[in-house]
Amino acid sequence: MSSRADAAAEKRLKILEASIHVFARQGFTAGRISDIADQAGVAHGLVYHYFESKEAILDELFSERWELLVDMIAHTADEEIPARDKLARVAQFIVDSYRYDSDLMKVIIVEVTRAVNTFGKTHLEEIREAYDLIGEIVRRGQKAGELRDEIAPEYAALAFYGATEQVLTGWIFDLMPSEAEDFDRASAFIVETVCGGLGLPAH
Amino acid sequence: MSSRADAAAEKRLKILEASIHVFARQGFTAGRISDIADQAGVAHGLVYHYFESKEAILDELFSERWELLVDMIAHTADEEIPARDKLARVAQFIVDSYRYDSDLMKVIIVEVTRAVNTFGKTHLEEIREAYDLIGEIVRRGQKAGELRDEIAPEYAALAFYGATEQVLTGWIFDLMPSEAEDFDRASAFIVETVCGGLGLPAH
Amino acid sequence: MSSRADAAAEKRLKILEASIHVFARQGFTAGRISDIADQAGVAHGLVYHYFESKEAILDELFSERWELLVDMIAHTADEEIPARDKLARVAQFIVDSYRYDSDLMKVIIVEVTRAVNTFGKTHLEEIREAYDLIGEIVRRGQKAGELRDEIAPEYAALAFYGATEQVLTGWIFDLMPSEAEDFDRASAFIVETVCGGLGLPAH
Amino acid sequence: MSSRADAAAEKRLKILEASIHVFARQGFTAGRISDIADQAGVAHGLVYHYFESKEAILDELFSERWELLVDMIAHTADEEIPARDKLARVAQFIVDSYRYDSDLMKVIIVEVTRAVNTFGKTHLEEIREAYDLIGEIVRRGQKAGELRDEIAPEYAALAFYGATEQVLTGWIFDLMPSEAEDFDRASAFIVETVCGGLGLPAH
DNA sequence: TATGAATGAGCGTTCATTCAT
DNA sequence: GATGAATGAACGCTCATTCAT
Repeated sequence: MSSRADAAAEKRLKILEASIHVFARQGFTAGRISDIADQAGVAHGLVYHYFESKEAILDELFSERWELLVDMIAHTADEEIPARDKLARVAQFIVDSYRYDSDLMKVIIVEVTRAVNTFGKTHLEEIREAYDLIGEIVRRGQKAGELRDEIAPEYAALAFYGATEQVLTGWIFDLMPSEAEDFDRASAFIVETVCGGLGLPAH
Repeated sequence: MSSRADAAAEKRLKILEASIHVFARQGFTAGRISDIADQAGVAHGLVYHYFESKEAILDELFSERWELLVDMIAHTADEEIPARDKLARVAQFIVDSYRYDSDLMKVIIVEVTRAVNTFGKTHLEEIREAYDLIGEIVRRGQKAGELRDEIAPEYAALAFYGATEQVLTGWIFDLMPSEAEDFDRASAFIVETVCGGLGLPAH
Repeated sequence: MSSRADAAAEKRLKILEASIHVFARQGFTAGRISDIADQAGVAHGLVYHYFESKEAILDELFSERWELLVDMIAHTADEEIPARDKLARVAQFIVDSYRYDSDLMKVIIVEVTRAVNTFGKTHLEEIREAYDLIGEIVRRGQKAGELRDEIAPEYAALAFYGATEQVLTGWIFDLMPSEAEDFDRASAFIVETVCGGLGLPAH
Repeated sequence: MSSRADAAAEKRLKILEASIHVFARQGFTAGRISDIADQAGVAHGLVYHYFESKEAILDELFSERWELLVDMIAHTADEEIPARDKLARVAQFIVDSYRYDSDLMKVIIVEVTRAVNTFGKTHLEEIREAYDLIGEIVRRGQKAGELRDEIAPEYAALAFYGATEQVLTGWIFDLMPSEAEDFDRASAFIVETVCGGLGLPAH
């Protein structure tokens, strides 16, 4: 009995997994339900047994993962560590997300986070939440005197997130090397850039 | 004769113009050739008289504009001004591009610069060129002792461009206010963040 | 043992009952097996344990009820009462069928009796039998000198049945009020019209 | 130029014509767009050039023809002839509609007039209009002392229309012979039945 | 140049039916 | 008997592209 339910849940996961790879390789629009079904080794009808529609799959893919990110940021924001370390952890989390699940992060970035006309619209609130939480980290850092308060937290959040996402984009587009060591250094670099700045200390 | 040629060129421009708005509003995939033709006030068959395909339109839209950006960066890189001012000019150019032609920039960012599976692939070299030139600005700034050389120029370019594009994305997604004053301040803010850093000077 | 058989028979009935409502509300084509199963409170696989196919359900629904009608007409035709009274009883039976089981009659009329391309074809003989028996009533009435013999019995049967079914259709389409009193008067009216005629007696 | 437009209009008509035959033979649900296209000798995409959807085709088929009927009844109702003759003309018109365009009338009756769950709902008002106008003929006949006023006009209209439609149904189902002479006699019979009544004059 | 009728590949989705458990 | 996961045929519809005029 349990084996039946397990087998079913397994198929569902296989479909989700297949979707990640199909969407990553072909994009949401070009990725066909039949491709997903083929890759998952099931009949295409089964996809509709587990999901409302093709869109629903991407929605779930995004939301599930994004929630992890948001929770992580929220949790980090509340920790008793310097703001800079908080940002480092967030950057690390995003980098690791890509490092260990690059297809999923590719899908999330390409098909949702940057897709104003389609899924970005749908998940705007979730996206905003992440930005807001990053902004909150900055705000607290400024209040604590750890960060310069010349820069509006909202903008700082955009810059931080934008820089981070762009690094991932560099990997996705294969514009930058993505070896283990690159992943290792990435978050430190991001924080060094965004917190330390490109300019000389004495400005 | 000339007037005929002019009239033809005018129609071509109208189609291009219409494409910008259609792609900005509906996205490349959802934007139909017939929508473009309607908006341009021509029969949809005519679109194929002036353009090879739907893709060709976007290609032209992107390349024409992106070339301006690349030229601008290249030219700026060669000027005899501080690296920080160079970056400020580049940011300003990008911000102004959006300010005065938001639909086109929206299309470029959403449909090309961030679309790995489709147009990003096609225009990868052009995109890379821009990154490289920004990296070059940083490299020279470091050589001249104007910028810290702890940060690899390639990464710095990504961070700078990423932050800038994210600000535009904030406007596109309507996550950030985009009044005249916001445009006015934006590039200064970007440079302040990326060059000055979020952290305190005394790091 | 018996209780098990009873339980099974009960489920079968529940499915049949559910089918009536689903087909009445959504029609045969739009009514899904899963809707029926849901309404019956069983798994949809079970429907196929009791019935060959979706069509088989409708077939049974129709045939069972239609047989009652045919038997009733046959029995009435043999009674020793005036032809007009016979027709009145038939009309009354049909009206009551609708009155007390409107969904089933709706299904029978809409999905079978009037569906030439689908079920009408399948049940043509059963339908014809009813017409023939009504024709027989008329024929005997004419022979007995109770009815005018200017009108061919076959046509008379069509007219009588058509008028009756149309009244039901009026109710089904909600074109006519269907209160208790409307049901009370309906058969009398039908007979009055079809037997008495719309014209003045002195024709 | 005109020939282009003519050719186009011709194709549209061919599609409409093909739809009639396909819907008559297979029914609306089973009749595929590709069947229609095949029968019309065009690509299936062209069907959508001329019609919004499969439903829109049936809608047009019905409404165009039904309007003729409604106009005819309205016009007839206003004539200065006996009510019985008015009804005879209406019956004749319906019979002739079937006689000369049996597939279209079959479609109208089977797929619309009797299809509560689908198109009947959509065209309820148009259907009601016809009933109302027939009722009006009866009402005026009663007022003029030509018809008995024991029978409510609304019911009389239902009975008259029901009897007529049932005769057509008899032909459609091939339950009744449909030779030239049958068509010739049909309307006279219908009126004789509904106006004269089945019963003896001296009732 | 310009039109828009015509084509047809392509895909998401539905749902009756089957069958292992 | 009972469940519901799994299958896959089937079809409506879209839209980029072509081409006769």
